[in-house]
Amino acid sequence: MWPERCRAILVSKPSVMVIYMADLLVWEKPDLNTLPGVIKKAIVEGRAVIIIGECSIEYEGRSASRLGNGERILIIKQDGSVLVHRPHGYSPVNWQPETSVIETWTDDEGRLYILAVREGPREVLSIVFSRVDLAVSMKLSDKAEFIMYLSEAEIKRILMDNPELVEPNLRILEDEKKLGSGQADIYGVDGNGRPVIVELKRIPASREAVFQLYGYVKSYEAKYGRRPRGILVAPSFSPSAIEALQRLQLEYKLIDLRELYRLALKKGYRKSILDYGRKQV
Amino acid sequence: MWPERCRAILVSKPSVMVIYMADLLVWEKPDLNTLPGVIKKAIVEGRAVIIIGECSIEYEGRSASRLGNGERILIIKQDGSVLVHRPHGYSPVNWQPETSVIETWTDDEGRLYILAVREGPREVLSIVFSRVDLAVSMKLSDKAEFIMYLSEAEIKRILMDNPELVEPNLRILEDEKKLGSGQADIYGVDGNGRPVIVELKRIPASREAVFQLYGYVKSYEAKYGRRPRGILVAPSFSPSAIEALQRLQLEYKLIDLRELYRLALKKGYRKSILDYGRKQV
DNA sequence: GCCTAGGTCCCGTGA
DNA sequence: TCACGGGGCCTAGGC
Repeated sequence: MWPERCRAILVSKPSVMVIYMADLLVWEKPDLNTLPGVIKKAIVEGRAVIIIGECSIEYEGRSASRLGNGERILIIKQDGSVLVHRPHGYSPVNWQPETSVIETWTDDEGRLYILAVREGPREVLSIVFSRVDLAVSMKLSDKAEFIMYLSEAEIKRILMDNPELVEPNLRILEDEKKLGSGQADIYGVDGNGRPVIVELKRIPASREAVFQLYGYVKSYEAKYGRRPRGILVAPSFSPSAIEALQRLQLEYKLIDLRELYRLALKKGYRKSILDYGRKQV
Repeated sequence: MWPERCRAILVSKPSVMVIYMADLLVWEKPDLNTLPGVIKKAIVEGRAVIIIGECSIEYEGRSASRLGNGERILIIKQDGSVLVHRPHGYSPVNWQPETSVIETWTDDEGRLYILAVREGPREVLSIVFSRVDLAVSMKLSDKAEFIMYLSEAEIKRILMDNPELVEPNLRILEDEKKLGSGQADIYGVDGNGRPVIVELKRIPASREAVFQLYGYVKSYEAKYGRRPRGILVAPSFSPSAIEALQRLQLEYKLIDLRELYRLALKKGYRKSILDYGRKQV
């Protein structure tokens, strides 16, 4: 194997290959004809590839798009995900999610073609590089667990453990109760024995959330012959949400996430929440 | 300025800086202490930065997350967008959309800190590199226009020019008719003079789309005192969508996008569609 | 700033 | 495979 951090001239100048770790290779100003081999080898070996250079792009699939020449960053990940980034913005201008099949070759004029193909539905992403300034191939090792706090699931857990935060005397009966083709976040009964369906949002609730709740209420009614109360629980509500709630005779309840967490902590709520609380201090 | 493609040892080995174009700089195994300067300079000069190495990440904002050590790809774009990619998948594990404020420094132990802060709501992304294998700084030039075909807007244009594709004798009166707080895709009258509201989807229609249409129908009714017909136009419909359509007394119409384009082409539809047709040949 | 709606949304989950 | 719903969704357009 190559020694660590060694440098080696691979092809003719100015194409230079640099190896300084067993798992990171760098080509500066590579001859484009060498890149199909580099990319294929990388894919076979489960390595990711980054290519920086000038390319044009076409996409056809669920939609279709064209993009003329420009300097961009291409990432081909170990699972075949493909991303092409322009100089600005969060979103890739073109992409292919994982499970793509990658094909690559060069034409007579020395341009580098990279095709990422996906099936079901068939989608083809075609990238043509006319110039490559830098190519990197690497095997990334990343086993860390990603922990997310404050997700809707976590908030729901708190509310289920503390139903009085939604309403006094509310008794939770079911989590993710299936109703029709979807499922209601929380299902229970109020102090008067009337069924209650709760739809929870961790972000401002829009009209869509109201309709979602309404769908569950209607499904319940159709199934059990009894109209349940429907309560939308969210940190805020858009005007159209309020309007729809009233029109559809549904209720809503404001929650303050911050307060929710304080209360959860005071009650000795354990696990991930605690970590979050510690961070807050 | 540096000559093109020259190489220059910048700090002590094994930290090597390579310059081969005025607008692409590469550091291999850089001393982490040099990177805050590199990053700051890049930001000031409107350059993008890619860093490959081992890092841990924390995020707090609309949600909160933690991720332990692992090898990842960090991209800081010219507009301050930040992306951190793990070895797999389309989505960055952590990110910050544009307009972030970037802070960077190293601590006593030589670890590299990169903080991306956003306001409204306040969100903080903290990335700590314990090892960097490669850093790249570049100024990407990309002026090309991105052309998208088959968008909902484009399909709508075709339907508005060919309303008989939705229904014979349909007469279009308004595009994006404002109703309540939203707007209906298409508004017109049928052969019997009854108002028609059309909701268009270019992807399989779900229950959500039905509720969207229902909202427009109800808004119209509230405003004009007359219940309009509501037609959901889409390439397919989910079972729950069909159920909701029937329950809410709304109609639906299947469209075949491919056929739509053929027809549009035959009728001499110009502009972007034509290009798309040419590609299809 | 908020609200609305599209997106090649992606992604996990469950049937 | 499809359907359903969450997401730090992002992004564009209006107001």
